[in-house]
Amino acid sequence: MLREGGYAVASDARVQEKASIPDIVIGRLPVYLRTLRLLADDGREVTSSQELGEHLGISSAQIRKDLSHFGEFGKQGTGYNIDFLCQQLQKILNVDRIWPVILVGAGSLGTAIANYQEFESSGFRIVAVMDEDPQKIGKPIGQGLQIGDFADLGRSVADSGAQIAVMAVPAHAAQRVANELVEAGLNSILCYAPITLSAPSHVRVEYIDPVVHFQHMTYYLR
Amino acid sequence: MLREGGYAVASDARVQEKASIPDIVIGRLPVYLRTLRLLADDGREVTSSQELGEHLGISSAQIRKDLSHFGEFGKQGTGYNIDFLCQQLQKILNVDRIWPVILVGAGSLGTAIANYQEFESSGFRIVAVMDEDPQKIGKPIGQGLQIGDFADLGRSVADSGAQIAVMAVPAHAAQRVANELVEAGLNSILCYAPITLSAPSHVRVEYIDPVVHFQHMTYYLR
DNA sequence: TAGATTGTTAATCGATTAACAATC
DNA sequence: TAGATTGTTAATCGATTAACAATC
Repeated sequence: MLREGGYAVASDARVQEKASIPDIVIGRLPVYLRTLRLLADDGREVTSSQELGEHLGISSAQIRKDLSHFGEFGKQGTGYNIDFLCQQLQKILNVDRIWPVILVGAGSLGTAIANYQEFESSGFRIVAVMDEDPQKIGKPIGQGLQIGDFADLGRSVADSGAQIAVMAVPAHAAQRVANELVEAGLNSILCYAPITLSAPSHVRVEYIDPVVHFQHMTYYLR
Repeated sequence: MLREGGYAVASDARVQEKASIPDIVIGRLPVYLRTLRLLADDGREVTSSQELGEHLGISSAQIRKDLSHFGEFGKQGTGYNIDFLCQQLQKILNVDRIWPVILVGAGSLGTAIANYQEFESSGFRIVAVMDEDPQKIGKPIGQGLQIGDFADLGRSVADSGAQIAVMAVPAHAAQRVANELVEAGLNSILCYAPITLSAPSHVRVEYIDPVVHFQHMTYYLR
């Protein structure tokens, strides 16, 4: 299966219970969660599959069906308690905790990612930023971090227990960096480089490439 | 239809001829193109659906089927000429030209986007960067650009003929900014803010949100 | 009670794949 | 010619939707 910015190589070991839930359903849950939290911020307490569907441009049936894979979270006649459903989705997605993330690449994009304040509230914390450039190593970045030497990746992984990496490196370096990440034991990679990586099947790779989105859009333009 | 970073509200007017080609197929073409160009950079001249499929982790049948919507680009027994197929895909995607793009938001992420060198070779040029912050307006950014006042959006659109915008603004400002973009006549928006925008159906919106990818990945983690 | 909305079923719709004749 | 690979068909597989009984 190919996904990009939404495409990613899927397929990996799952626990029995989860084996049958389609990956495409899992992919929508974070969007549901994000929307519910915005509603909660608005002071809303209850919503319905219809309201959610209208917000997201999808059918209410799809939302109910998606949620039904995991349990019964609503009340007939009333809808869903927003806080409760957020909590449930966070549990399902395993973001009822904070995951350490290692960022590779301290260029302009890496710096932007390191500066981004909202990861923490979503379940993620960037615990290390690494680069190969001796000019950059040692410099401060993000919230009280210092750029580390990519050669010390193994130590960073061991110290942090990170399973997830973000790659903000040039395309020509990406496969080599990815190999090192896999070697170091990471199993989840979010790749901003415009290249499809080769990785063992136990490693999940997802991609973010604005060009893919632009080119998708221009198909419909004149 | 919901897509994110791969999800996006689809559905819009298309010319007759294209009406029947699934959007999901269009979404894969940029990835094919990207891969073919990497092969070309490697000095390769010919490839096959099987080789491409192995690179991308998808079936050769899917690649052949996808391409068959647009014509016959290969030779039995030989495969595809890489340069030729690149050219064809560029035509199909309408990136055999340069599209002007307006970037809104000159924060850390906006700056990274403005600095990105590779848009031009993919069919895009950032022609204006706009922000509301008087502290930022007038400052240089990207390749010889100056941050413009978002209030002058209308003029920028008129001057450049841009149809595409990228939003790198905080979530709380995103809907307001999007409204202005639509008002100014833009019809394609790539949104980095973690929020699903409301927009008229003639406006195509796609999203990039790393948190959505992270949370998708953590579902499979322990 | 009347109205609203869930969770679920079955039908529909659409996408992917396997297979193969055509042919380079 | 023999081997390889395309483009296409038909079958399979999977996802979405409409509809509705259950029930708050």
